[in-house]
Amino acid sequence: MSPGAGVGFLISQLGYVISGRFKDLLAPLGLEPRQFLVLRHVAQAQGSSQQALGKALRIPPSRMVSIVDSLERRGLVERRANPTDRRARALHLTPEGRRMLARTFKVAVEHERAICADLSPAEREMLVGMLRRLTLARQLVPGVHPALTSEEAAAS
Amino acid sequence: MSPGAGVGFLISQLGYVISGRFKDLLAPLGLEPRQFLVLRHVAQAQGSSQQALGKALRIPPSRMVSIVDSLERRGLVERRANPTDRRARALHLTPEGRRMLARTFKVAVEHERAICADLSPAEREMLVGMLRRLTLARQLVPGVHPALTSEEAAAS
DNA sequence: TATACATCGTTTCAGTATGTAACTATTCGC
DNA sequence: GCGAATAGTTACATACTGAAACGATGTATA
Repeated sequence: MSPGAGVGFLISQLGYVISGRFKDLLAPLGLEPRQFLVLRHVAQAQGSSQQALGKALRIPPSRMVSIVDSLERRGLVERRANPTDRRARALHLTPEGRRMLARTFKVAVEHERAICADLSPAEREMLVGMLRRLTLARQLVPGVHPALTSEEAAAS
Repeated sequence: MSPGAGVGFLISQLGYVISGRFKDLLAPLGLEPRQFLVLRHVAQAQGSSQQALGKALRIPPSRMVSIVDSLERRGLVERRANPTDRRARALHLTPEGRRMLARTFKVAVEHERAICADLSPAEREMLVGMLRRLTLARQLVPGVHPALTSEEAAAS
């Protein structure tokens, strides 16, 4: 079989373009994909420490610092004091952060719509089903894009 | 819709892992993905100059130098003199390069087999068909993985 | 033919992104 | 209390990348 025709190559090639396109869609909001990833997880687990978040997302502590820095500078996230541990910072979404997250979801929905524009709803569902079977077989963490996280810790 | 459930995210996530896996499969052969890309295209267009190849693959000239350097050092590719233009180098596959390419194709086939292990042949065909119909798929250069090439020149 | 300009391959360089290893402040186990 | 472990931060060393400069060669033009 000619390379470029297989499922593997197609998915890999498409994935690169799709994530690049999402990055472009996020750019007008002043958000990078990694910032979006962290913002979303802060919303899901308010009050988490930076390293707890970093562990879940496989982002090393030193990188988390600058990501949270940028989110805080933009007023989307707050570093509050943790009442029980003065070393840790409790991360919280600000109202502005919540609004931003809502905007990103709209972007994501539009992105998805554009990608699947040529597919019927039934086809789309079938596609999702097959892709999901492929992901399950590969032990991926749902909702966490490995390109934005660290290579290591895969052995854990 | 929750992020992580969409076609876009699934493909992007899968694509990253799949290309990473291919890189790992290539590693025992002492070949990196970009070297493989160039090697394959040298085979398809023997005698090309470096920049002609670079233009097709969207790899800037300065990068092409080190890629061809490494391929030549390993004895897979030759820089011959171009009889009609002494500036250009005519790239040719060596017999060893040809053997290497055959080995990489075996790797690619095995990779594809592993990916589609859970899919019936009919499903696999349907999957390929749908992937090809995704809107973003239309802008892709067949057989050229954009992650290995330059960002620019997209406007051309 | 002489001259200006374009092209090929190469080298140099500066910007960016990354993880590791120190470092301080704090907490926990004993 | 005292040593070890942990949270966040900073400093640093490394790798990757493309733009730009460069010499050699080719092409067009007068």
